[in-house]
Amino acid sequence: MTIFYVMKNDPFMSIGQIAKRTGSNVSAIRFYATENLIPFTRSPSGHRLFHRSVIRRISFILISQNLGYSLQEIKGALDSLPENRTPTKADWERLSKKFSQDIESRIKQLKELQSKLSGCIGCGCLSLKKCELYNAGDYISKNGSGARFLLGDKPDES
Amino acid sequence: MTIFYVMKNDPFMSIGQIAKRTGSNVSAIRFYATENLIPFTRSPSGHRLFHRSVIRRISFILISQNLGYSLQEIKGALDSLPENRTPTKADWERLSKKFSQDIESRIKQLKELQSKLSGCIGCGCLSLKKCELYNAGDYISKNGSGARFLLGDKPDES
DNA sequence: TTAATATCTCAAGTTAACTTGAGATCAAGA
DNA sequence: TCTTGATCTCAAGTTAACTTGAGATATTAA
Repeated sequence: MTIFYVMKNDPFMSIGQIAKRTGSNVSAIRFYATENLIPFTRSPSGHRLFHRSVIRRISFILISQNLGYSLQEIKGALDSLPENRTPTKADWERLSKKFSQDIESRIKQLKELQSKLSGCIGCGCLSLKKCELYNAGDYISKNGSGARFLLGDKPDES
Repeated sequence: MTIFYVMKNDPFMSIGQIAKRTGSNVSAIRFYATENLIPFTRSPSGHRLFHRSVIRRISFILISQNLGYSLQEIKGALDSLPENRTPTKADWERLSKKFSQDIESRIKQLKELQSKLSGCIGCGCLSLKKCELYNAGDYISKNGSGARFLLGDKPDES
């Protein structure tokens, strides 16, 4: 009588189903689960059971990863979303504040690089000496641990 | 008589100087050099000598890494820039085309995420069922090898 | 019922991008 | 000259984010 956890329309899914729905490997889902990025319970026989809402959680993980966030950062963000109560405004503000600032500065950086690039294409750019991209200046990139000082060289005989 | 490669105003710099100017570790510069991301010659005694233009090359590397490109991709881009002649318009177009498209789609993704986020903060968002970010749909993220299908779940009892 | 899938655990392997360490040589300042 | 401090090579270690493999149990389809 396993109908208790296998009944139709119940919200629990197997690890394989979750994997298929998110386009991930089973091993990756297992990894996220053991790293406490996604909640799960167990069937009587020991198989993992996931609520379908973890699909969205995984989506959030994959999107954020694609934007360059580490699993630790993502876990931090997800942790601020309560599993057992609906999120409050404060929950969301906490989740989004850091992300929002980050996103803004990323967009800014990308736009700068973009305009340097298109300027380059348009200008016919026959010399590195004059190239805007190559000579792009005043950059400080943060990279996890501490700032790096870039493009400190003067544009002359390159 | 080492004046030949140590003379004042000559454009060659030691690995330590390059490291300092780019804010990187000596070991990282050595790594880039052995991976052929930056050109160098040797002093008679075997020490690496870098032209100051590699500072800009390294800047390009660090910026691109910050945007999520791998060293292999970056090497591909840098390889299209000739070391011994000034780049032609075609060189630049090759270099920038892929980057440019990439950047555009990244900006687009970030803007979407951004608007979802700010919508969330503004809306008071007391339920996951109504949350725009949590329910953000129709995403396909590319991740190196193959597409992933995201957020395929319907927003109901999460 | 039986064969094929799917899961499980636990340990070890993988790739990228470096870093660290050992042991040796080189260069620069007092 | 002597002694730090910079470099060198080569091998091995490190972290993140998974993947792979072995050996065992569960579930499903025919």
